[in-house]
Amino acid sequence: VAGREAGRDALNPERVLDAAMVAVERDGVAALSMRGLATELGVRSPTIYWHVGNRDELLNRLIDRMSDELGNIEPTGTDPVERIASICTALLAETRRRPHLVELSRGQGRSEFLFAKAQELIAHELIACGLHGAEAAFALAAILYHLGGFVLLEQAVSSDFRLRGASHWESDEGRELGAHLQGVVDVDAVFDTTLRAVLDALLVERRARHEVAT
Amino acid sequence: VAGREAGRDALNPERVLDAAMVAVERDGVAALSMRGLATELGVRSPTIYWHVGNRDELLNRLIDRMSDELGNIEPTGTDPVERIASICTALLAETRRRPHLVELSRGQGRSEFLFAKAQELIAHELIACGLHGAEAAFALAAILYHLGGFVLLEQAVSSDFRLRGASHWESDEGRELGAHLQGVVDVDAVFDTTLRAVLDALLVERRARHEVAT
DNA sequence: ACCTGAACACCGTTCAAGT
DNA sequence: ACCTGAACACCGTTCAAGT
Repeated sequence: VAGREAGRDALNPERVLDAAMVAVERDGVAALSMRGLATELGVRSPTIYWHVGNRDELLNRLIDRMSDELGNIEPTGTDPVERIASICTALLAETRRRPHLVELSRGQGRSEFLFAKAQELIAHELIACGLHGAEAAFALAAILYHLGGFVLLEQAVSSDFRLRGASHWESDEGRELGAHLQGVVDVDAVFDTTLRAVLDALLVERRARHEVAT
Repeated sequence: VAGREAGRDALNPERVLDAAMVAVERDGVAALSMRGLATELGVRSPTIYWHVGNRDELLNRLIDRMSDELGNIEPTGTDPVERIASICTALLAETRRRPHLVELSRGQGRSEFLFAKAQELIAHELIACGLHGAEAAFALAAILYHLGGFVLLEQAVSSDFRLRGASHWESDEGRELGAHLQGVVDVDAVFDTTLRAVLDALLVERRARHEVAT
């Protein structure tokens, strides 16, 4: 039709999403307003509604777009346990690179969405480990809960999060611990240690039991 | 002064907090408005500001009050590992009982606040385990991250959270796993298993190494 | 098909003014 | 000391009307 080539610089959903993405990355999700977005695009707010529905839809489309741009995760290593660990570490790194995607997903009640890709990859490795059915589902849930919890907590606590010693730890031991807590905790080491512990319990120990049995 | 006994049914910060708490428990944090609160108290909105400052202050006071009402956690068991596990399980139960406290704390950037009590108790047990200084601080961080992550994730994912199998899992194994994922995952079992794994790695294995060395 | 003006029903917050 | 009216500067959203 004639409208197809007319107004090649017309606004479209993609350009709205572009602007929304820039705005969110600059000022955060809470500061994104339909009116502000319209102004930024040189248009009145009803126009935004015409193109992307409403704010809720806009945010959901933003999530879809942002997660499309998520780097593809490539498991490394030969041992399945090693490969699962690498998937988790890679996803943690990805989410750190895109804090607004985490914020958006959470706000829209779509947090589980963040882990869809990792879920597939981990499931594949679990099967390679020889897990089946309910046992594999349980292991998958455990790993995803551990990973997801870490991602959310890291974002939830203030960035200058310090574990603070309680003032009424009276003993010498307490004071010593308090002093160490004032220092920076190596969050990556915490993640690695606890992840290994979970994987060990779910996979390695199971494998050892299996070998003894046969 | 004379004002002290006059107007015994006058509004005060406590009554404002009472009403706010009821409103939050009924409709959630997002639905709490200063104007609505005023109406509920038979007063105009500036009055609310006079008593509690502003919305931010109101929410922070709400957090303080709600966490005052948090049940005291009593570690059970004789083994320190058992006692730490009981602390974590108890705190998880408490947070489940007060989802709005979790929501509020998160929204105000005070999530770490939720775990203050547990932190003290766990630190005490860690010292009883013979941990010191940096090692104790690390273990404490690991346990709190695990616990905190679980609490936040549980609240973040939709309540009817199911791990869904990807549609393109082509193998029989994949389809079998997918079928099991459709079922309900026993979240409590996941929590228990992963918690034990973390505690084992941090405490039990260390203890074993210690015994071998001496 | 695409855009606007104008309106509705909300917000948080301030402040001079009342008693 | 406690409360209100009125206002400011925002929201998300809808809808008839324009081109």
